Amino acid sequence: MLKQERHDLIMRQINLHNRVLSSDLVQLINVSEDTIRRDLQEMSDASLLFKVHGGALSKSYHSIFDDSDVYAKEDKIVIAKKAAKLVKDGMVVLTGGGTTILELAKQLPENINATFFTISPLVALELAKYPNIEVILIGGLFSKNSQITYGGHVISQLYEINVDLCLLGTSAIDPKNGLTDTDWEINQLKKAMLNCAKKVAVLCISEKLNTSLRLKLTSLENINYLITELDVNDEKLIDYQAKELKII
Amino acid sequence: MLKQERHDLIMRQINLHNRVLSSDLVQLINVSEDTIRRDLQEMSDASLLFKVHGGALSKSYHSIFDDSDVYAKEDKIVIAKKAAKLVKDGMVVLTGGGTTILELAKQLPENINATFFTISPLVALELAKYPNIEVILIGGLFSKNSQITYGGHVISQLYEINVDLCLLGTSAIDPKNGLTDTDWEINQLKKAMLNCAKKVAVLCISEKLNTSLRLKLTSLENINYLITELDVNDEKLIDYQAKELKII
DNA sequence: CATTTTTTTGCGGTTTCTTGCAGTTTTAAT
DNA sequence: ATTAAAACTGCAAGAAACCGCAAAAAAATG
Repeated sequence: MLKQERHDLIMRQINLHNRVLSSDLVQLINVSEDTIRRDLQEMSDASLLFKVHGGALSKSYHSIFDDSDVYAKEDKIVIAKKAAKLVKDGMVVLTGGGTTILELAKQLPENINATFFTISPLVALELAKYPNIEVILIGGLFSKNSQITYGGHVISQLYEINVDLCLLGTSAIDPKNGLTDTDWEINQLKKAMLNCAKKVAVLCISEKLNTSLRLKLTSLENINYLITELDVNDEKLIDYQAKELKII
Repeated sequence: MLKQERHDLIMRQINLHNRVLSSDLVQLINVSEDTIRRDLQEMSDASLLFKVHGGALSKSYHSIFDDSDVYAKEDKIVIAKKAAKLVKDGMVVLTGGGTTILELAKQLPENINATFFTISPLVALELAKYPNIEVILIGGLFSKNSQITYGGHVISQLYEINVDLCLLGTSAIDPKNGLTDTDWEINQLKKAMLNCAKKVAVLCISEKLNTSLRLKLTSLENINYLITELDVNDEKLIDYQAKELKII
């Protein structure tokens, strides 16, 4: 293999995963560690990537969206990792938007084999980095605020699909009122999403527990998993026991 | 074997495999290493290929990766600014993907009032920053390589819309062959895009002038604007005069 | 047709590039 | 502090590139 080809391959890996391990490259390309190290050194000199101990990082990792100021990022990563375990090989999954879901899209296992429908372009871009995920972006009007597609066109497309699992962020959750929201359009959309999924998982930072908003989306009985950053036995979650609801 | 025959053979190898090793060519053509080296040197000078230690790589293969880290950014900004002037208040516009189009999305006038259909999530995110642009993201399968939606679902949605202007990047353009491409799916998609637009503008860095690929998209007569970073009177553009085509 | 001119090609010698190895130092995590 | 993994350093062998030259081939010329 020519050096340039190696470099291209490495760039592809980096564009795909935002990072590479030297050891993985050694296996993948089947050359010595030294060669990989020198490759990374050269590419780093040409500022094509950031070289770090053990591998390299994408330079453009700081994507379009500066996610450094994402609120409660650490908590969201914990939630995302838990949620990632729900996604099994062969599944068809539907996701909403939001920073928690976006984090989930980054935390999936490298080689997972699945089909993802999503209404969030950002999530689509993130999912596209996995070699074995098929991504279908549901199109329609694009909301400047929530950065998702919405409107009648989206909803009518949702009626045509049928998924194993729907992963949803939430604005507010409460034992009595269930999931609630403020925006009527988005609420309609989420109802349609729930409607086409066999199972529903709600990702929610503990801060949003015991809050309610004006519009009711659905009650707790209709969701199957509630995922927070808290320990499963945390007392804050006691009130959320429900027949079909598994707390993770 | 004549020199030109050797060159043709080398080009065929490169088009076929995207790469070629000097040592293979020596065996294949049965000439000395020096001859091969000199051949590759000449072809590299004529920028028909990329010469690297040990062989040569296809130029197009290489530029795929260059595009990802915004190759020729300055030129693309010039093109984008010219193209931005085509978009008037009240228009309904359809755009493709690619770095040039993305740059265009950044160069529009602040308060422009328009409706944009797009197959590129990245472009959608960029357009969403304008307060008075309505963005409609056309959904479907998401292509990991070109970062756009594609496939039958996208095409059938394109049949249902009708736009004033279609803004398209291009892989290759040539006076005789018109616009050409390598990917059949993407080509079908672009045909559908042309089909639903009253006017078509092609954005193209001069480097891609006089290049052809395997699949024909359309001939020059069917496009209305050709936008490059060159001066309108540049001699490289002389061959592109066509009845309906305005060079910008 | 003969001869001159130009181009092309292969060869020998030299230089540069690439890669893996061995030994040492640095890093990061416990 | 200990320890294992990774990074660095220098080196050497093999491969490829380069340079100048001269033979061979092709083209041009009178």
